[in-house]
Amino acid sequence: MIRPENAAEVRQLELFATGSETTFLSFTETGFVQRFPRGMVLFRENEPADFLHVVLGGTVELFAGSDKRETTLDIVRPVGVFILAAVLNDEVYLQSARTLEPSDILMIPAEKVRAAMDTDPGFARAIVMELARSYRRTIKDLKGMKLRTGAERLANWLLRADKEQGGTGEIDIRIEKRTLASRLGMTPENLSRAFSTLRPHGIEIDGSRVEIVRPDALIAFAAPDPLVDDPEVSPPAGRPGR
Amino acid sequence: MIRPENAAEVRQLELFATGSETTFLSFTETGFVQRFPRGMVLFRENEPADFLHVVLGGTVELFAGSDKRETTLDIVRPVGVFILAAVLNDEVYLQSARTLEPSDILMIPAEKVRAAMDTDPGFARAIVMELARSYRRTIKDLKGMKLRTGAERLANWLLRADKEQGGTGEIDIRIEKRTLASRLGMTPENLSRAFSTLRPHGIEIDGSRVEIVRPDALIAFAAPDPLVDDPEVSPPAGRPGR
DNA sequence: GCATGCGCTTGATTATTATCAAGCGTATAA
DNA sequence: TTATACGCTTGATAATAATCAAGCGCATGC
Repeated sequence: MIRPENAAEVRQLELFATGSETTFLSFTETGFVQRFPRGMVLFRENEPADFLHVVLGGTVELFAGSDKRETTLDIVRPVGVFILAAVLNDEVYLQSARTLEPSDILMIPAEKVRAAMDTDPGFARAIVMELARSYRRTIKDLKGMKLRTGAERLANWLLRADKEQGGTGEIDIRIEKRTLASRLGMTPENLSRAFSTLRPHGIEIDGSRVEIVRPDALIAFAAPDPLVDDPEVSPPAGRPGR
Repeated sequence: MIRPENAAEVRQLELFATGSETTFLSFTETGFVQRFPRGMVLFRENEPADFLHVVLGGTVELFAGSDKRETTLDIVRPVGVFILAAVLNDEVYLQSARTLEPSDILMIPAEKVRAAMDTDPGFARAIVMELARSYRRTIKDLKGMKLRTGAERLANWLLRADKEQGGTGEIDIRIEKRTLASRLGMTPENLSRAFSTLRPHGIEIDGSRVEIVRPDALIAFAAPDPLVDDPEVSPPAGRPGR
């Protein structure tokens, strides 16, 4: 059901790398890739979790809340899995998902994932690692929300984005600013003001491009903390020695 | 190493119920129960996660941050497991832990947990479920923080506490108010004011006791949302049909 | 008893964030 | 081109939360 070039790519994903060939086959045979236009809602919170989703191309926003109040919980880019937890314990989604640009999404039936977890120890182990990572990422987000102001969250987001984009000091905000605002837990108006706040702390803004002109100043303001800001890394192949 | 009456109790814990006898033996033989006085710090964030912790008696607070800014991330009561995720991928703790009253803590060496996960599929499955639950709980917390005001979080906390304590409308706040404030993401001063705010919405406060005198009024103010406020339940024994 | 400490509350002030309202600039379509 | 829409920004104001300061009440210990 899924194309060979996609299959190879998905197989690289850590979640699928250590499972058996049988497991992977059950996914490629029953899963399917679908291309969605920008702005399409893939599912809504409170719906039963019928599929595990994998972003092969494009960008997906996970959000939650009613019309009145809505917040972005995560932005998922290739190659990334989302809503694994809801799939595993056969629950409803806690988050809604929409595409931020045209996106290719691999959808794997939830029951196949649950079955594979029970029959394939290698896959079960990969699931544990992926879940532990997601959990720790969310704890970090929660710490950031509870311990920092909006401008501080933005400053640390910029430092992180710079690292992800090569550390050149030239950052391209690849999502709409209002989405970034929601991701950081503030209104679009306040994001604008937060950027202004950061100007004296070593950044220059031009539309969707941000330049870190004095990294030391920005770092001093942001006071990054590895236990909040460092990305959750995949565990090393072997056990790290201590 | 651990006393028989404790062993039986721990075996009941869902995390340990479906594992093999061998797995459980490896835990009871190498794990140990220790009694800590009130206010004792069990570990600090950024330390390597050497033990999986189980609260057998007492209360444990998970918190994070520096001296200047600190926040409570969770309160764990018997019988509850904590910091499973850090143990699994052999990482440092993202949270610190301290006892809020004299507490009995079972500590299981991290390497035993990781070894059991690799050899015991039943235990691996239980770990997956426990992790998925923790993750979804944290997502709910994050949604609450981003979407609600302090008074709303308090109102929903009261509704939840009432349910947990039998639904009599008589709630006993079993922790210090300043800890509750931190758990809800506000200062102690603001918690006091949040209680005052709720008085016209159907509650009466007397020290550490809160009475919900007009449940409908409190519910109207709180606007509880199952996708934020309902506790994460253990999945039913079989697969829920749909 | 009396003093002390400490958690809690309340008031005053400040900081932070949201809301409401306008206007600017760019992209898109007629 | 012109009109329109929309994202973004800025200003003014309001809501929410934190900080600083004082005092109250209760427990503990002398």
